[in-house]
Amino acid sequence: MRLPFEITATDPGSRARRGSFLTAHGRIETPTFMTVGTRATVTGLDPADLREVGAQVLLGNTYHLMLRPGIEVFRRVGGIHRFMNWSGPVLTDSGGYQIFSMTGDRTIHERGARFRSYVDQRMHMLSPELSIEMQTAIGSDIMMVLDECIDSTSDEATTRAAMERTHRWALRSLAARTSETQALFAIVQGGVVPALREASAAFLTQHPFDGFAIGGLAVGDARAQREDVTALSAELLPRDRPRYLMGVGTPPDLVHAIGCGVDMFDCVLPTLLAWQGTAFTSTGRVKLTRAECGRSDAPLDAACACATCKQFSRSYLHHLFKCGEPLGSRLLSKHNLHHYLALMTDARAAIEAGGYAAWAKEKLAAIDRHEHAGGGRA
RNA sequence: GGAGGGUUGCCCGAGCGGCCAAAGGGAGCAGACUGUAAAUCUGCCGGCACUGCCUACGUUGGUUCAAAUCCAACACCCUCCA
Repeated sequence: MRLPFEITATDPGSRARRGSFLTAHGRIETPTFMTVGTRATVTGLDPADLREVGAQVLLGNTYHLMLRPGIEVFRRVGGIHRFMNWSGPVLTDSGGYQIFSMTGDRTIHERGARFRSYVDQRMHMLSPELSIEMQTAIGSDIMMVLDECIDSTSDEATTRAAMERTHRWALRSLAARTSETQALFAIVQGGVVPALREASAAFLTQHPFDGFAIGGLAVGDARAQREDVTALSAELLPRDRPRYLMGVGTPPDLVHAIGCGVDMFDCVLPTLLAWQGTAFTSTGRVKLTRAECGRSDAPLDAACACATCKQFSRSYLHHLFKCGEPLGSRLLSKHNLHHYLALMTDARAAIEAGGYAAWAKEKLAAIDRHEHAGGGRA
């Protein structure tokens, strides 16, 4: 179709296909070959339309055009719930953690994070606005603001700068939000410096976020530091909105954080460890790949009610891992998730019964006993 | 019957006179993993009385100061020709 405006690439991508965008004017094809990150001069286009094509202002009338095949897939299928046939809640992360963990060819600017994709080797720019646009298209129930996550051992000046940038990005995320049905959570940063955590919570809670996350933990900090920061941050966040501890953690981490008032968690640990053959049990971690498990006809965890524990022996699980059979990882993942969910169920019951503090104390003591008895960390 | 190629540590596989207890994989043993670049990563991996010695590169013998490496015979395997 005829373009209502002109796009002239100033550095067209050599290996790119012809750009295609969905705009207020329908689908358009760009006249030149462009790839993600191609800078182009756009004339005759209203700023409102620019947002539609996912372009971002660089300087004057030069724009950063984004090809967004992923976003278009979600728009076409009508969101993640329909896509994966899941009616339960879905939370999407912003990509802030990936910026932190994928340290390769990456630079962080005020505008966003510029990084090279390990998938197609192309440079991408992830801004707060683009992250919100993508999460909106995905259709998650809870969206997270793009934040700058840094190592807990960073010096105070670096920690403060990342926190302040996180605040600016949080406001931009709020402004970029278009969905009224999807919640948006802000993320408290500030490393392990109490004064910074206080400043971060004070700043973010002045704005209309639906919930607040505590970010930047379990990234180099010791358990005691993590517990102190969690307690302090949770205390400073409004009780009438969800408090979410991001990326944490181990069972003892969760038991402690719940006591601090934290409502939500997410963590790779149960599935990541399961993937590598480590199970969480009522008597500590068990590494199924160990030779001794190959000689045990006992269930993984006699005290566990999950399907894996009810049906299979440790020696069978050991065998699956030694053979490289993916079923082993699946069975262990289901078990570990069951273990975590059971822990949450017990915690909820203790809270409802009004005896959480006593329950948590006993739980942590039991975990400690198992560690000392050689049962492995919990 | 003739011609050629091969036999290396648990397995595969480099090495082709000294720097070789022998590269690299795999297996085995152990460890790590906290908003998932993760069926990933790290360490150990002949024995011992361990800055050294012993046993090892199909078998036996030989050449050499020195052999997994060169020579001979033997055993087994493979390919091609009859």
